Amino acid sequence: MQRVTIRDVAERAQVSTATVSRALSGAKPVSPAVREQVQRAADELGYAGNGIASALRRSRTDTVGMLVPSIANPFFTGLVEHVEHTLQQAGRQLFLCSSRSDPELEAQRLRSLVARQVDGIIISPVHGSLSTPAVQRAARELPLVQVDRYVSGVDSDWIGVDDDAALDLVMTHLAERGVRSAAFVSSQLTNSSTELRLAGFRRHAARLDVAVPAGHVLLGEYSIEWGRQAAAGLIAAGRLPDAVVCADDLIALGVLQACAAAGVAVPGDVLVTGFDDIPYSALSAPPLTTVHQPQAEIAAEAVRLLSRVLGDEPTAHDRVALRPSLIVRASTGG
Amino acid sequence: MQRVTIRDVAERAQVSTATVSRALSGAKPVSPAVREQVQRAADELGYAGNGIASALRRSRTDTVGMLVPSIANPFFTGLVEHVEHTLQQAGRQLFLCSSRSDPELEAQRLRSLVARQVDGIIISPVHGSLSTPAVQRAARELPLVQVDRYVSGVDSDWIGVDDDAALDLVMTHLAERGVRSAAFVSSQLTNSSTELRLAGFRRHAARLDVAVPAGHVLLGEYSIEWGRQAAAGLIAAGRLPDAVVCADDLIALGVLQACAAAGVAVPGDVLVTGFDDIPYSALSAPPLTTVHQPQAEIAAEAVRLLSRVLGDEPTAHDRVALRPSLIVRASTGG
DNA sequence: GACTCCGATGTAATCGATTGCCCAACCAGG
DNA sequence: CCTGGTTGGGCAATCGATTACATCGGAGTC
Repeated sequence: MQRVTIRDVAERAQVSTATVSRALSGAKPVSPAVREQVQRAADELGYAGNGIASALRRSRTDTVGMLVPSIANPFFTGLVEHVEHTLQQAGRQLFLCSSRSDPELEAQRLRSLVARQVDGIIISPVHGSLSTPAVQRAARELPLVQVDRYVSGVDSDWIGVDDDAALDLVMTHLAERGVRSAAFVSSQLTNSSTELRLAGFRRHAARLDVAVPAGHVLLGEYSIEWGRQAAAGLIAAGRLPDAVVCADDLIALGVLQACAAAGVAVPGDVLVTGFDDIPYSALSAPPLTTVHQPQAEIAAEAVRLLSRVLGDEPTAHDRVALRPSLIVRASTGG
Repeated sequence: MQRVTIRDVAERAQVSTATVSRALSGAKPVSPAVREQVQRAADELGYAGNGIASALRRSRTDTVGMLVPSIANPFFTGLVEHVEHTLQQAGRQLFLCSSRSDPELEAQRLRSLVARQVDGIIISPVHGSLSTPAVQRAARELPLVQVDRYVSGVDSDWIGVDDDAALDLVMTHLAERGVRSAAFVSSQLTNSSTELRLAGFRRHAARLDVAVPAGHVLLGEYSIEWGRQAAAGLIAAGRLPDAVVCADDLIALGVLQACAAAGVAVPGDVLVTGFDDIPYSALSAPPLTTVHQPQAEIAAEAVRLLSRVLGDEPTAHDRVALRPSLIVRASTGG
């Protein structure tokens, strides 16, 4: 099955390949008669064009690469959906990759995106420091925007929420509910979100006079399973604080599950909060109080920042921190 | 910022571009000394290669395209994760696209994948008939495997679960629990899964003497929101059957939420079942009885079928229906 | 010692579309 | 009828890597 090339179309339409190219792309004026003729020939042959050849010549692909730590996490898929939607309106495509929380895989994917000549990259880096070299190298080759998480020491735009402000909202809310002690469950301190959220947790806990007992900062990974284990550990040790603050909703869902399994009442015995406001956080038992991330805005801003760089103008790089909001549900007493 | 080409490397290593290509790809033997030299030159220059040019010449990209109706649905993201993992082990990459349940967008994405010269396509088509032309055209151009859903009239492999067997499991289980009437909530009858599941529902309901009152087959879309609306409708009309059978877990989660909101007890007043066994189905209140789909196997088989076609051998096309299993949880009485 | 054969390397064609450059035709104004 | 300007369209170079074919030197064989 020989693929149809522009040459075949040209032959059938009795014109040169140059004319075919111009007629189909509309880059330069072509007489209506010829355009019609070319169009017909292309249709009859089922000409699809060769994006690879075109990309090589034009050295652009109209494609943006996006690299996220996990596509099993609804927060990221939500972000991806919005980014894709936004790009589509600009006539661009999205090339999505997952680094599966592995810096090495991430580096490989980045190289691959660069080799594939995507026009730009939107990335949420896996690791605060291990990801740096690969991200830096990629950023030197082409426009790159970081979302949600970021690595230090790379000169690029970033867009996400203000983690400190988010933890302020959470802790203030908990303090108002009478919380005097709290635990924090998160992933290993391997990325900016985790660090900033923990820092915010500590800072605002101290400010509001909420105790953080030793051993009450538990670091694992962003997953339901880890939340379950962490909470099970606290419960088994009989050291449950007034509240468990989680660095994302998956962890919080795991915590809720562990509580249910152990007969610990939420919010009766302990309050629980999440972070991200994924769709499932409203469906848990009890529904989860969480920090809402404005995904649509993050996505739109990421694309905007990227296009700004694409349209050259080497402006100074921005760090945009959006204001988060708190969604209060039953897990903190409604 | 001029990108480094193979020519630059060749010049610096004092060899021809042919030798550089061979040294780096290892396609043909190169003396160790020269290989070393080339490698060093490449490293020093930070040579990354141009995948586009390479793809054009070799007319293969080592990339497989995957097109799913939605990346917000955990069932599909689970599938994608497994496919990506499997491909990665074979040294291939995944190019993921979402058709957002829109046949037109789907056709566009398919064209784009073909133009990008992916080596093969794994697709779960949006619509049973509207998707046909585009899928057919793509299947003529390159290897294509359908997963989960399929369109009629296209000559290609398919891999998924046996929907009839699944509904057999569900309905038999419900009948054993004493269910005498049931409703079915699904998406519009626009794809094979929906059709087969509904058909299975009716068939096994009849067989087991479970009544399906008029107006108790509700068709909307695969989303939490639709499940909520559908259930709210049934409740408001005071026509709640013994059980509500849902065509996927998202719908079922919505149904559970509507029941909770209306004070309808599950499984006390009504039993609810889902389909897919997404991670969140275990976390709902109550946890959901659902049909487990063997995602890893589906993914592995899809990749296997695709590679079979890639390695030419134009065998007859397969339709592989895996056996589903039932996960019984509290929503049907534990 | 002459002849093969083979491995390593270079030369140049090639993949398919785009585009700079140039030419021919046509138009309007003088 | 001539000239300057405009426009449609062809020729061929080009993007960067791969690879068929040619070449060359040296090892092995009788």
